[in-house]
Amino acid sequence: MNGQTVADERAIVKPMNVERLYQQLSKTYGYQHWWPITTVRGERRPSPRPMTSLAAFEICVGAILTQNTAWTNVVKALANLKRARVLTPHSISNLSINSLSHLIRPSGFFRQKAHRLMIFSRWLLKQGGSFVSCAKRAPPKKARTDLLALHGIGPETADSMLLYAGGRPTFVIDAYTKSFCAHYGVHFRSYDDYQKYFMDRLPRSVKLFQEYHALIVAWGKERRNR
DNA sequence: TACCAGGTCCTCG
DNA sequence: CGAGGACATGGT
Repeated sequence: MNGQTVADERAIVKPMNVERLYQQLSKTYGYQHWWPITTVRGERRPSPRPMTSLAAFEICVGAILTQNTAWTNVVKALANLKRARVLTPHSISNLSINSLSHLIRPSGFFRQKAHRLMIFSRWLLKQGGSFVSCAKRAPPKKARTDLLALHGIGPETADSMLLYAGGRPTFVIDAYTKSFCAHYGVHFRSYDDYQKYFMDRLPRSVKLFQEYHALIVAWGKERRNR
């Protein structure tokens, strides 16, 4: 027993083939341009290559704001922060919790998230202020552990930051990924088990991991709308 | 009108 | 450990 269980054997036509499914998703949905950066008007732009320190910070903030929240609401909150010119670790650190929570109000859970952003911003300043160099500097495992130690940053948020802002090859598991697996009869108990399943079956490529997760989200969203 | 959205933490058995 | 509840807004 390897921890993987099969919900209903009769429902499975073919076993889940992680690499083949990627090709299939890629062909169906095309390149996704993730993580999306937003303009002050809320327009969607691909994140810069190479990654800038400012864009990386925006991705990290977005990762916290999107916790159990529709992305359209996150865009409004990010636009507020940009309009107020406070989308930097330094500016956020100097805001009051009250004014910060007011700015991010549209993204929901605003009191919790204001604290989480404050904790993350102050931590990042202590690390030198640049998430990119911070993520590259530490050994891979340590970078993740350090993020998980921050209150309000769980495995998905940490992995999203590391993969999309830090350029680290770690696979992001979210609700869509679990339902994607469930669709092919694959089930696990923990986040780490899902992550290991994908990472054991794919080459360690940042671009591949970024795109695969984005494609799974595209798959999940399209499926919802049917 | 209810239900849901790119989670995380806390508490209780 | 694992289940259950709290956290909150905006769209359908």
